[in-house]
Amino acid sequence: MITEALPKLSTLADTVFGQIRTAIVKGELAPGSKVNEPQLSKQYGISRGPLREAIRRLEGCKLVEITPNVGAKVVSLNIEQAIEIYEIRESLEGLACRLAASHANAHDCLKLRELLSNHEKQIESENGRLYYQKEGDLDFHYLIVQLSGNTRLFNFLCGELYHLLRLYRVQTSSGPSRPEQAFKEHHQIVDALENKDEELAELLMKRHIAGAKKTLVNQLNQ
Amino acid sequence: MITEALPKLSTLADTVFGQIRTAIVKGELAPGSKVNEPQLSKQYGISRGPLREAIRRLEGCKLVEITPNVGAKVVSLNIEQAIEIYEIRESLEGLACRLAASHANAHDCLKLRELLSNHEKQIESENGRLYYQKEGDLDFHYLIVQLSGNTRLFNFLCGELYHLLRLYRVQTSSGPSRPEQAFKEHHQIVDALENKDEELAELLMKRHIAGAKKTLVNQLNQ
DNA sequence: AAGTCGTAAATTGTCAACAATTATCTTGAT
DNA sequence: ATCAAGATAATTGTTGACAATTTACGACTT
Repeated sequence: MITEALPKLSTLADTVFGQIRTAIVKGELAPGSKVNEPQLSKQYGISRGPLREAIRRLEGCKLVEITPNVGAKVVSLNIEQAIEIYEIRESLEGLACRLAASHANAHDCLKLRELLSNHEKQIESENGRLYYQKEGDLDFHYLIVQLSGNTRLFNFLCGELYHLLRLYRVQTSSGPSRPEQAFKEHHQIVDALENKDEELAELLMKRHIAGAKKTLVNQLNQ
Repeated sequence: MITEALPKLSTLADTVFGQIRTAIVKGELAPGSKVNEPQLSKQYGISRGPLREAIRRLEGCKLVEITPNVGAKVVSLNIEQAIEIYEIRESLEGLACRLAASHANAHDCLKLRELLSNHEKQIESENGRLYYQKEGDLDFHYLIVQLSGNTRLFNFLCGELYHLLRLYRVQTSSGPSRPEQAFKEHHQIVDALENKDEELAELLMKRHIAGAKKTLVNQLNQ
């Protein structure tokens, strides 16, 4: 029997990119904190070359901001920036939901219902409440965007914008504000998808996200 | 008199990033062509370190695609991908135009009118026709997005999506298909901005972009 | 005590060399 | 002649060292 050496699937810069990104959205690297190259290169056991490439990828995801000759720091979103993100999200997820309505079949809708019922079960159990409430919400939206069939839209929302939202949630330690209302709206959206009602699907999704945005705006004006 | 050494404004990686990006959207680096590190590092007189960082930034803008152990190549958009981009653009510029309608003042609208009249003059002169027709169109949209006041939206559209559109135009050597119609629609949009009619502004902009998208879709189905 | 200047330390930017992988070319067999 | 396998070249990935810049620290002055 021959034992093959497994081929290296990806590069150091890419793996470390993923690790640091996780650390950021989990809050292990605090928002606003400095990204110290010598420290991180020691921590992950790599040299500064690939590390700097990873940091440049993080910059592309808008998760760090680089100042020449000063270095990178983890982004810290203020409420105005969060509102900007929600404006974009409302627009694009409305689009995604409309496209999803035109493509989704019965099987896709079934998967969405299962997802929602799983989340409801997990919310009923006390301990896992906060965690699943947060991540579950994004799971639903994640799947809708996937059903849109627009790959670039998917990459932007799921590879960039959602990570920023996670970061903001960690920063303000705030979950979705109205979980029971959100579930009702999620089911309404799936109803629209089942009926292939593109206009209604878009409208409901936009209104759904506008609700969360409104909470932020009120927070700002108070 | 003291002659000060001017402080270095930016890093090598950043300047070369901009140079290569320009080369790509101008078509000097052909879509689909390989990005050769030794060659480019010689050409720009820098070492491969900062060059690789620049390439990673280009990856973030979606202008190159990197395959581990193989390298980067300039993206080549097929028509399906172009349609995906136009779907996103329609949605986001609709948003931008609505926001612009709620913020724009008389002075902003005047600037838009001046921009449009300049473009009309330049189109009347035969020789500069194609160039200004192309870039002028984006100039108008650029300014609208700026007036939206949403910085993140601006960065995404003007720092990423528009560059991809330029690339696609170079690739297919196609300008906007209906210049005279486009000008009429541009003026209609400014009318809506002057009246602070958010809904109409959004609708007109979306319809304006949907027109260009339709041309692509027809091209695909033919 | 507060502020400033100058020095030292730390960090970022850049480079060139080496290792690992991939692509190309040559050689040989069918 | 075509294809395969191996050797060779080219390219990518990674590292450590050096240069340039920024930050931190401490002595000195007011």
